Amino acid sequence: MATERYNAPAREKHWQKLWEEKNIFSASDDRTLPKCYVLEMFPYPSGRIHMGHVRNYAMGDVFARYKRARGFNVLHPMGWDAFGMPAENAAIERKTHPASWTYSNIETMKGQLKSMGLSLDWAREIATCSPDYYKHQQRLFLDLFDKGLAYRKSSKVNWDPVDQTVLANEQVIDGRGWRSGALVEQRELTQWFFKITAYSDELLAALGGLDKWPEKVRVMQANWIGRSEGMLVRWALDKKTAPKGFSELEIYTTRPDTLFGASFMAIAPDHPLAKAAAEKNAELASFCEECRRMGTSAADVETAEKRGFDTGIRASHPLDKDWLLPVYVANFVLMEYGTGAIFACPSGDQRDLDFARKYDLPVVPVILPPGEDAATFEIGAEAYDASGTMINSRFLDGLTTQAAFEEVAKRLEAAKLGKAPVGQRKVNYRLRDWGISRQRYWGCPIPVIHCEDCGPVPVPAKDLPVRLPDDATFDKPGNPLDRHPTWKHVDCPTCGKPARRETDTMDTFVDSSWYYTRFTAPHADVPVDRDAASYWLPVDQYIGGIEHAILHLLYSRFFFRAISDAGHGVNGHGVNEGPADNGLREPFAALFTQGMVTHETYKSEGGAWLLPTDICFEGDGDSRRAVELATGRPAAIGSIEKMSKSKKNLVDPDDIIQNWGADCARWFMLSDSPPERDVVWTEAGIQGAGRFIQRAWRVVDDLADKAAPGGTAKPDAIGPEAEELRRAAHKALHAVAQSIEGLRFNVAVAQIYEFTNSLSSALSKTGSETSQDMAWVLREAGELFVQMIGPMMPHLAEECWARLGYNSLLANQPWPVAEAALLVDDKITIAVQVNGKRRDELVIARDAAKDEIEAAALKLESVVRALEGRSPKKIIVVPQRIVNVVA
RNA sequence: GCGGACGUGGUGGAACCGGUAGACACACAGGACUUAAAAUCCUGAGACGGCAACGUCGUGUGGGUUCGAGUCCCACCGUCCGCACCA
Repeated sequence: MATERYNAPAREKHWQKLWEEKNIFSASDDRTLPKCYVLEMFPYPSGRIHMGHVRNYAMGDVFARYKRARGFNVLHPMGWDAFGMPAENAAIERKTHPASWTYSNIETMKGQLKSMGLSLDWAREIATCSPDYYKHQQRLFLDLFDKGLAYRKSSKVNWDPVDQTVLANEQVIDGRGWRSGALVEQRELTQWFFKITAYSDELLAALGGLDKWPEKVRVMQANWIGRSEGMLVRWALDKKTAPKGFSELEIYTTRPDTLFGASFMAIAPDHPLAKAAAEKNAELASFCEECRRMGTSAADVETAEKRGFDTGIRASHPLDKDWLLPVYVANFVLMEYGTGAIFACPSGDQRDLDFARKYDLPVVPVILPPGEDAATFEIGAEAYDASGTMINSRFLDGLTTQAAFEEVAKRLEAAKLGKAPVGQRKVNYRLRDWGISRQRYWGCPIPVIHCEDCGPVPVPAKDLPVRLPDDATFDKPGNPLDRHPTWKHVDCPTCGKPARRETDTMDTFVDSSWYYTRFTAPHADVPVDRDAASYWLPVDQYIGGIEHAILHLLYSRFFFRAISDAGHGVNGHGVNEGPADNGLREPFAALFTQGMVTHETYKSEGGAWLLPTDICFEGDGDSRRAVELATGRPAAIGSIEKMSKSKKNLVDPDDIIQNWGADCARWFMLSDSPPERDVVWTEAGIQGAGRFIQRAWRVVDDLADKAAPGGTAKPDAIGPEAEELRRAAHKALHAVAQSIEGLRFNVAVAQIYEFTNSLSSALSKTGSETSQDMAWVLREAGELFVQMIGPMMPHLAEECWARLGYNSLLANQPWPVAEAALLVDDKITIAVQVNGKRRDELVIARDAAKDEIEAAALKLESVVRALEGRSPKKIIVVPQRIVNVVA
């Protein structure tokens, strides 16, 4: 029969309609079934999907479809991270409402996702901007508030002057807002915080159990939490020099062992002692002011000189009260870390050393590096911060650094003189509480009412949700909720007096910190349906971008624990449970971070960025040149970069899907590059994928004519050629399954290519008269082939399945079982080496004995030649692997 | 500065637990089919030498362990990413 080209775009619509009609991708409520929860990070509805989404969702879909075929009850939902700044910016620029902008984007993007043929359960769709969602989030907030896990405090915050809102520490990258890129300013504001620091220890310790998370992400989170073990040490202040009311200075150190190397004290410019001292010292006051003005960006910090100012205050050494040290205000000491005060040991810390050299302060070496002589050892330009033997340290001399730490700790702890302990062991974290107040409209309202008499009062549960007013205005900068004429004016729920609504909304990262839980019962009238969540959670495979390594993933790990402890706990079923057996603690059992989609960049002669669709190419290979279509002038081909609007190196998934089909886009995104690495989008790549689709179709089309009808009994005898094809099919099936399990999609693709080669070469050897055994094997191999491509190219697979004569949907077929006997060969090829160099290979029975292999190897002509008459000293035989003749 | 990852043909990459390096694909070259093109099919190819059989070299560099190293260990070079005045 004449082979027609497979018309992907047309046929894909057909199959998508059928899947939807039969509703086959909805997760079952039957909780006796083995479950698998597959989740890709839900998108922000920015307007249109981009290639990064295609890659992310293609991967998740392969996994979900595969697991479904393997008999799991799969939950594979999709939703929208729908609150956020761009909606408000659009409202300002285009005079639309954030809600209508957002919902219209959702509509568009949902259509695009549907055109990808994803096996999603759309009945569970959620949008975080819907009151149906955020009312539950408000309830969670109130439960956290009740437990003291949400609280208000005044503090210095990161203020983004462009977005006109506060940012969390995690959202400041290199001193700039993560979204706006504006230089962040410091402001003192009263804000709502989540007490993530209450979980520092647990969040850190539990990283060790996340063995299906990338090492990189675990390390990044561990560094972010930043645990250090040290001591709080109290230094008495010299009465004569200290300001009134200050009798001691508490410092934090991780190196109490170096206490005898102390040469000065340093405090942050915002330290209360510094402020007190500055009151009577104008010069000091202006120095502190200067420090505050100094930028906190990476570049500023890098270049900033270590500077200090002697306050005149003297502190007495905790191990020798007659030893007085000067107290400096120093620009490198941070109020936010530890106690905002340090003791400096210049010989053991580079910063302290630089400072000491500058201000001519003593540098006393206290640690002798291994192999150095105490008589000659000196500190030059570099401090020594590693371990060694204690010197110049009185009673510590001769001890190791570790022993000295313990000795000092013991002495300080024992010296509990007076009211307060002088020394105390302390674990310190870099992690700080999560500031969630945002001075924006398009976010989840914080359900609190401020009353002059009663303070912050929770909105009663019956009054939830606190809805955003529809009639806000966006024509002026600042918070539309705050300037709304009526919205914030309410009566106090407790005393009834006129009061004021909280006008801040929650950070949108709160929305995404529990959406995965909501998916398990998206219509429940409580935030978390315990039964549903206990069945479905944890997420078995989470897939998303590395950019969320800290932000979203750390927040989610915290928030899940916090709401669990606030009464929304989930059964752990013995997995990932907390220390006190208090249910599930980790929401994501396995995490996969996929790489970015990149593309060449192009510039016109004038230096403007050009879209790939604005240019055409002349020549190929090394002589390939780009020409700007509009002008006919040559265009410059630039570096390969992440696809972005600013560099215009975008390829629109819609164009690709319409021209090539979703399967083609999916297949290309899955081929070649390992999923965790960046992939370069190329025209050649998409063409290659398109070619393969046609080839696969031709193979199945041809095969369908030659294969035995479905249901034909297996012939008694199968000839060697048919047997070979059978083996290839079952091996490929097994290998593809293994690769998908390991999310090694590029390898699975290669294995499918390889099997396609076997299949088409077997077909080309088969004439019009197909032998009975070959016909039967062709059917089997054809079916397996279609099964293999099913998770990756589901539409084409359905088309092929139908071509093989089936009326059923392939998507409903179970994954076939590979026959174990076909996976191992009777005869295998092993390499033969002489002195470690490969000289030949040997085909021998798989279970051949060692001496049999040895004898066969020694008989090989190439081995005899390589031995050059020498007799073997030793022969290493590893059955099924290798023979190495050592002469 | 600290931490992490990576380095394999012209290109993307494969190689399970230390056992035939370069699977598979892209690009390239030659051939078949065609009036022609496209599409498709076949063939070739790590480098160097050789008509060939074959030989030598070869996984960033230098060393080491081993019968055997892309894989393990040490040092160095390079690229990418994260954090960064954290006491």
